[in-house]
Amino acid sequence: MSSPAPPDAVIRAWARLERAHRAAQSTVEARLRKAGLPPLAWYDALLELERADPAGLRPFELQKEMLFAQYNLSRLIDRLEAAGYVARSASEEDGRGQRLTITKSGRAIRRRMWPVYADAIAAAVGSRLSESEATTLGDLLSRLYVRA
Amino acid sequence: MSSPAPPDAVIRAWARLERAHRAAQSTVEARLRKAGLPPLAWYDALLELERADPAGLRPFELQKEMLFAQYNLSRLIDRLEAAGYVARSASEEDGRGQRLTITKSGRAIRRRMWPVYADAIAAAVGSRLSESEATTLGDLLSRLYVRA
DNA sequence: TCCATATAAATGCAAATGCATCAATATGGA
DNA sequence: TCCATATTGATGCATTTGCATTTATATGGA
Repeated sequence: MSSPAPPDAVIRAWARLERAHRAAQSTVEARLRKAGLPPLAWYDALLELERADPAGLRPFELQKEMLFAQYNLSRLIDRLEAAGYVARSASEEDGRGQRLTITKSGRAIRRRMWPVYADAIAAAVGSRLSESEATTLGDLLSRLYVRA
Repeated sequence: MSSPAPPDAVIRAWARLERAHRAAQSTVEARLRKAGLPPLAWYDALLELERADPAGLRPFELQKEMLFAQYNLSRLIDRLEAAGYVARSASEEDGRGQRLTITKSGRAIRRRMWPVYADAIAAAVGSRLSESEATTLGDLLSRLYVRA
């Protein structure tokens, strides 16, 4: 059940995706940490919840949005809740489910993270690509995760 | 010391880099695991060592190649050595250092991983982009980690 | 209605990661 | 030569991740 070997260009793209991600990710995480702020994943989750307001999101929706593993998301929410940034409440449509909403202080911390995060993105990506290159890159990357 | 806000295209590229990487990575890791093979990082390290033969590599060289954190690499090597895939020996040029070489069974496992890995790359990337798109993607990604 | 199966979310336990720090050797002046 | 500083690599400890499984509820037939 083996497909033909992927072309070199494909293998190279994959390998570079790994490296580029590692480099950019570590830049961003390091800057957030140095500023005494929570990690990246917190920002992403909070942003999604803020966008989804006011009804909030079900965990499985957030999970699909973030492409996070279910058990990881479950624990990420634990931490966000413990920090007071997210509120869990029982879902009314589904007895198994919950509904997540961002709290006031969740909004506040997200806002506080943004300048540091934005700077880090600028350093990791903005300073290295033109705007049109960034657009091209984003378009190609999105093809790697939209349903095949 | 805050730069101007990064353009939307840059932010989008960053966000998509995260998601694309998560999607592709989890595809690849899942397939390797399902096949009862070691994780991705083992492959990458073994490949670098195989390419570097016969002198092998110093850990810090491998580290730079893989963009791995020093302590992570140190432990990755522990595991590779424990599995018998890599040999550590004292460096002759530098009393602090080591030299890493791939063993016969390291080569064997890498070879055994390749078909599964290649298939996974094909699924995660190859099936979604043309060859020339993959080239463009790879070129742009490499800009994100070569020394700024 | 009942049951088999699917889906939502949590969790126990093992493994990997991150952070800070350490020990050992190298190096480059004064 | 000596010492301050840098570099190589390992490690203790806390946190996070991954895997497998579990609990609870939903759903769609027979």
